[in-house]
Amino acid sequence: MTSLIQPSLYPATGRHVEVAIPVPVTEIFTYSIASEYERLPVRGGRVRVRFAGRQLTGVVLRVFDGAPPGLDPRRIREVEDVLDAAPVVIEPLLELATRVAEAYVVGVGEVLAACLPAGGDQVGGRRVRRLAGTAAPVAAAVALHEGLSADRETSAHQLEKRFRGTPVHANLLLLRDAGLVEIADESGGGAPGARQVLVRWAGLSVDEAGELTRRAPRQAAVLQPLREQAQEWQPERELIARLGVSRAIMVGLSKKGVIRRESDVRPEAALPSLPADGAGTFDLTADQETALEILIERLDGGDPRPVLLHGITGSGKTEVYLRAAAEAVRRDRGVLLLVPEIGLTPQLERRARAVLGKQVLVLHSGMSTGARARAWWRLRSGLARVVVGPRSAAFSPVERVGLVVLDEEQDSAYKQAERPRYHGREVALWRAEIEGAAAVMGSATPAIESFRAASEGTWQLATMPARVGTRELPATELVDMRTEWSEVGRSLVSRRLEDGLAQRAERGEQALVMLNRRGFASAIVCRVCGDRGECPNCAVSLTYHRQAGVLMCHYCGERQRVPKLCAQCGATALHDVGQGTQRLQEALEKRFPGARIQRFDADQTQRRGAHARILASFARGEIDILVGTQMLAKGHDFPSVTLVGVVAADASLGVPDFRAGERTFQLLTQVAGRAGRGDLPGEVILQAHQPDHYAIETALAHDYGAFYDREIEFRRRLAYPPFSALALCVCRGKVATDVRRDADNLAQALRDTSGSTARILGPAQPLIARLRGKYRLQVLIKTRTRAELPPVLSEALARLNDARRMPRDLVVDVGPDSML
DNA sequence: AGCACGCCGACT
DNA sequence: GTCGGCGTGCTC
Repeated sequence: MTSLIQPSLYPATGRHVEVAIPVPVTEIFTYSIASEYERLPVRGGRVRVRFAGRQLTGVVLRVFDGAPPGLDPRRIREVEDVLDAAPVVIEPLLELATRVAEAYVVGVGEVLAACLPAGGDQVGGRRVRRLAGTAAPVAAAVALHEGLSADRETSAHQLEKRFRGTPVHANLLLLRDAGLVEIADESGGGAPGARQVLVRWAGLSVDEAGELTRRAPRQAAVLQPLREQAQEWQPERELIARLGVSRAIMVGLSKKGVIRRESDVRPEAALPSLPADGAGTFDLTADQETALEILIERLDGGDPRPVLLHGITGSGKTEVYLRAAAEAVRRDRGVLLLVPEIGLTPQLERRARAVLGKQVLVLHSGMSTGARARAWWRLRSGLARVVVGPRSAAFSPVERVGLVVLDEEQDSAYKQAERPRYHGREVALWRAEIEGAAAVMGSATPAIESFRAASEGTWQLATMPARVGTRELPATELVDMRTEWSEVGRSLVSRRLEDGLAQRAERGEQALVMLNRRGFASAIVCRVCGDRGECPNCAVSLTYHRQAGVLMCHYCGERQRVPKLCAQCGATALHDVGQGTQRLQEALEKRFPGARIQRFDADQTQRRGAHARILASFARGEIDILVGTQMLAKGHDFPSVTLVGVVAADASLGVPDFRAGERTFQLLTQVAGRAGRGDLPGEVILQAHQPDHYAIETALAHDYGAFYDREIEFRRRLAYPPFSALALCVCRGKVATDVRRDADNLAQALRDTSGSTARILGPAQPLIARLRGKYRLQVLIKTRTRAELPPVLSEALARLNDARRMPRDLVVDVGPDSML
């Protein structure tokens, strides 16, 4: 398909734009503008361009006149359509995207994709109406103008279909400039709302209508209810549903002029009713007051450093965020409230709405395209200025942001697992810096990096060491499974934990038991030859799932029937080793026959809504013991849980990763925080074989400070973050020798270019040497500071590219969450 | 990323 | 004889 805009007659002079395109390349591409449209494009606006044989929507970074330097003019293509004559991406976000792209060694266009309204490639929501006037300003726009109706709005999407291959949007913009059309446009006036079609009796006499529909019984059936309320506009959808007719009937009637159809903005859906939790009205504790004062001072231009709000679970951090947000709004500034996961947005939204009202909006990828686009444009046009969302909400189109909050800042869900692999915390801090906004990082167990920044004075520290009200932290107890086993033999649940559970059963209280591994057993082993059932695609053993009766790979999803004979030697002496949540559930069911025990892990919550269903059932008291993986630990508030048991508290310490200790401490602290949130005191029982590790000891003592002191020494000794910055490169491929060659080339290029700024480690085999059928080798880059990483990487990659030795399948992860 | 161009196996 | 497998290179 060819562009209607002919190849440019003035390739080397004319007007040009530099466009960031959403493809994984770091270059920016230059396009020319046809003379009719030369005034249209702006920095931050979208254009449609042809790129490598397909049409893509990119963002204009620069508009300039004259010849582009160092580029063969004949290679320059023309922009195919100009979508916006005003910036859609606001200046701070252009700056942020550029910074993120550089820092993570990805293309600006890849990052800017997160700054655009939903749909990415779609304009969405633009409605056009023809105004009085005849002459179109340029020939190209005449056909479009004539195709428009003066009575009715036409959607831009329709026009694109009808005038396929022409610059529809550019022409619309020209027509608008000439006063010939009205665009109910995102960037112009109000944000588009959800729309519905309304229909009404057109006011014909009964006879006239009867004549028109005599031969159309279905149409006649629709007329009756419409005539009864001739003055009322009725939603077409409801009518269709009620009368069981198709939309074609309605369209037919309106064509005959019997009814009128009009598209209209649907009234705002009622906001969810607010719980009377009094958010925004309590008296604050002294600690909360102090924290809030720091933030207010910051809002008024004081100390520009980010604030680490270190408050134990239940200390009332959210209340502080919301009060600060209210202050920001009062100062006419926008607010970004970030949470680690989409699932955590509803509860924060509710509380934020209670304090800040309608200007609070949620924005995340779990919403439908329409809902997301609507929210996006409401923000862009300033109708709402407070956003609740996950890491991507750091790119929200809010102007004059005054406050950026990152709740649970230690959570690794802030790290994006796909390109661009940015860390929400880092991006949030940059956004705040660019906007001159206050940044608040809140946590009960701050990331080591964050606490270090606060204790070094790079950040400010606000501490809230006490729970609001009278609730105490739960009592904790440790069971050394080595002695337990020597006394009663191998068991999954210790006598102490059993007693605790029995006690809860008697008192009618609830309990959580965590075992951070799903399935029944971690492997099936042959007693004769020692063979472990391995995944054919990955270098891991298959997990035994007794309920489904299969062996499963937790990495690639491979499923196999449980074999009767050893695949290796044919022996029948297969047995299962290791434990998972299924086995734990079974053991508890055997021990407590009357108890209602429910499992809560990825296997149980796969189906839509299952997650919420189990939690709701637990909250209603229909479950006595909830058994599950770390999913249990995440931010749920169960007032009648008085006991939390952890079956293998040290399991996560066995992972060969420098963050293993930190992760263990955080997980234990979090799950322990689930106990005793109501009126009754809570108790936590940790079982471990390696109970004297500091991560466990300090979690047991609720002592973050002690944990930090030990952990920071470990990091210092081994020069791990925050004493260094890391980037992890993984070469992948189906042929082991190719991967080896790629990784060697990569390591060599890195060593050649980095000199003494970086230490290059590897290539080395990762913990899982083969994954989803691909071999893997990794190269680790260690520099003194964060800022040194990107240049080292981009230089080495450029060199590989020039030498045509660029690995085909390479993942570059700057600031990896895990080194596995 | 995704498309085009290019070189080797099982099919009308 | 060719349809098409996916390896390689490139995208203004």
